Amino acid sequence: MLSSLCKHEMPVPELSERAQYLLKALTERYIRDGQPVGSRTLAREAGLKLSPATIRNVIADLEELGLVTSPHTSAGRVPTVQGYRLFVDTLLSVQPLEHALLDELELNLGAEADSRELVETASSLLSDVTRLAGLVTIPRREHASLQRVEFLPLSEHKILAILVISDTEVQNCILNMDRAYSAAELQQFSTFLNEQFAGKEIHAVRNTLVSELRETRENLNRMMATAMDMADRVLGEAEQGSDYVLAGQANLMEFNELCNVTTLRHLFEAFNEKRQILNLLDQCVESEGVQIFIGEESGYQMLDECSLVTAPYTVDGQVLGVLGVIGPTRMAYERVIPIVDATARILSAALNPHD
Amino acid sequence: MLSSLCKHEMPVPELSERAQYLLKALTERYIRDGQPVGSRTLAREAGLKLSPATIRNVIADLEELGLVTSPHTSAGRVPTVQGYRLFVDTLLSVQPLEHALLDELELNLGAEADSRELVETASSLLSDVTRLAGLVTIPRREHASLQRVEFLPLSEHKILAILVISDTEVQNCILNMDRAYSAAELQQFSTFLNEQFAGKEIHAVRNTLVSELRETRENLNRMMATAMDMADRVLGEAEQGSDYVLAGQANLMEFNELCNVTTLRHLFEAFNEKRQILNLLDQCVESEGVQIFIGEESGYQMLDECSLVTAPYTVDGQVLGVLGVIGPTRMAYERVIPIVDATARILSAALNPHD
DNA sequence: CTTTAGCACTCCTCGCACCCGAGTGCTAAC
DNA sequence: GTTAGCACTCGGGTGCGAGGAGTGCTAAAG
Repeated sequence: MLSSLCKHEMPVPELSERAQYLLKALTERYIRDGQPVGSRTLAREAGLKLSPATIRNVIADLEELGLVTSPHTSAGRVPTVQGYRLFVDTLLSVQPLEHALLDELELNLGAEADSRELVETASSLLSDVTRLAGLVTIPRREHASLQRVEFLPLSEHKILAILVISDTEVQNCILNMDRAYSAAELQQFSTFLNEQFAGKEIHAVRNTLVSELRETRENLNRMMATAMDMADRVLGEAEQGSDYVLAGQANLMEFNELCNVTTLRHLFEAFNEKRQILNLLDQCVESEGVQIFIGEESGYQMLDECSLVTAPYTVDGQVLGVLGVIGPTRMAYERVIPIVDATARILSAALNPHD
Repeated sequence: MLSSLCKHEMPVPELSERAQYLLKALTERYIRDGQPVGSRTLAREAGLKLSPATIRNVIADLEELGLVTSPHTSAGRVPTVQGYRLFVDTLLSVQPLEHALLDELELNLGAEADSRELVETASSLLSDVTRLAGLVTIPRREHASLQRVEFLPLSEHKILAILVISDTEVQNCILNMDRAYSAAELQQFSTFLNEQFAGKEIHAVRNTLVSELRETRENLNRMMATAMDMADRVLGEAEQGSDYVLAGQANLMEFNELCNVTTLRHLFEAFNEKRQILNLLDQCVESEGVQIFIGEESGYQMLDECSLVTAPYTVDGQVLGVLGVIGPTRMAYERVIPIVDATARILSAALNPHD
């Protein structure tokens, strides 16, 4: 399940049992109440029978290694990005999800709705349950397979193309043509295309079309050529439909560290400027299992103080998209991770054709 | 153009020429730099050759009338909601739009895109140009007329219904049926419906269907009954499609008075919780011309420190939806109003069928 | 009667000094 | 290796005072 948590490998320095334990305690404490945690607190917190002074020595080592840092001379310590990484990768003990929560997720994602709706529901659910901002990419059509194509005449030079991708997903687009086509002609086109390509992957269909068109245009009769040309345009539109859904941004404002208005501003600008976040999400598509980006690791400074926890969701083993949450670095990973994981699996199940 | 600015009538007390002028100057000044403005400043600002003392007397009257208020004893004055209202209704001199801006709007809303896209572009444009949050309701279909209907079989019990509303707008939905239908049957249904209802308003079609079904069910043959039933379900879906698009929320954070994180929080929660804002927008639909809600006037306390400037956009005289911006009460009305007005008109033009 | 000047008063803002507490690092003793 | 003790640092809160902006009132001037 957490197969790829350790993506950002680094020479993990050998840490004593104790040091690890203290880092874990420190991080958990910091996640809990957001205050830099000092040696005295830590001594009390961790069940260890050690004096603050001893703790200080260990913590000093951790600081040396860049795992924790203090905001100013006489404050407690706070995990650094590396600290979080280590914490998440090796120290974290994820809680199993309560049944109640699982049931809620399954209930809400159980209804037969179209896939777009399901995906949006998933985003809202994530945001509700985690109190962070939930986000989900909309299924990419590249890997979906084409069930059939239909063309309807709209007006003189406009044709409505309908792409049936699955029982629950349909897409249409309007084509502006250079001449008028009769209903009969259009019927021929779609019959032809359906015979040739029904059931194939959209991406493959498109490639075939392009190459066939280029290579053997002269060998095709006029009708086929037109049909393919039209299909090509439809598929082109269909492919660039990748986008994402975001819910519950307001939750982000509950966190002190994001209360800085300029930080929030950058964040919301990033949301409006979808490209950047999409890029990030794209990176998560390949890997399976939960992925975590901590702070600057994302490579986008606008997400500096945020972490991203994502998991891909699939149909028939094909990754359709990614879902997850975005929140302050200091989020309750042990809780968020299983939630994201479960949601991804339940959404996958809901999207799988079963009737 | 500004036909309905004076919606919130109130017994406007007779104000001397001078008092009006000073209220205008004060409001403009306050809008410019957000600081309470004092008598000295006002004396300099307003070209009048009056001493601060005189100004103070006049301002004291304005305060008496509830048009301005001072945040604390020895600060300058700030317009109240009533003050803004008066300002907007009777004192404001709207700037004509520069040609460059008009051109930009027309250029961006000129492309042939489908209506949904146009509407989203309008929202982004508004937000870009005004540096406020732009928002636009998605065209309501109730008043749109139906060009035709098509049904396609998807699988055993699923049918794809396609609603052609105009050359540029198509909507589809998937119907789960209780038995299988052949392509031929579906063809019959759509032919029947198209003959009966093509060109009628969706709303009207639906009403007709419902009443005919109820009254004369026994007189209809089975085929027609089924066809009507199906159409009813499609139209029902089509009608509830009202929603809105929002762009540029990040802009809101540029304003000091909204930097209060809790205020922002309420605002963003309102955006997520679409209903409230939709209600507000609905109120704007009936009236023609630019509408302005100032602060608490909206009736939603979450918009307390915000104003809403909206204008409906139309096709063939039918109001399709509303567009506008939301921003702090202290916004540059004289600039925003013509922009919203122009955008509404340009969007209307772009949506009007012309080919 | 309107306008103005003068003046006392209020209240916000800012800088300053201050102290307190939390926490550290170091050293020396256990 | 662990602990106690101690000096030191720094941030945050508090209290005080000066400065400034602005008001309201009154009385005199136009």
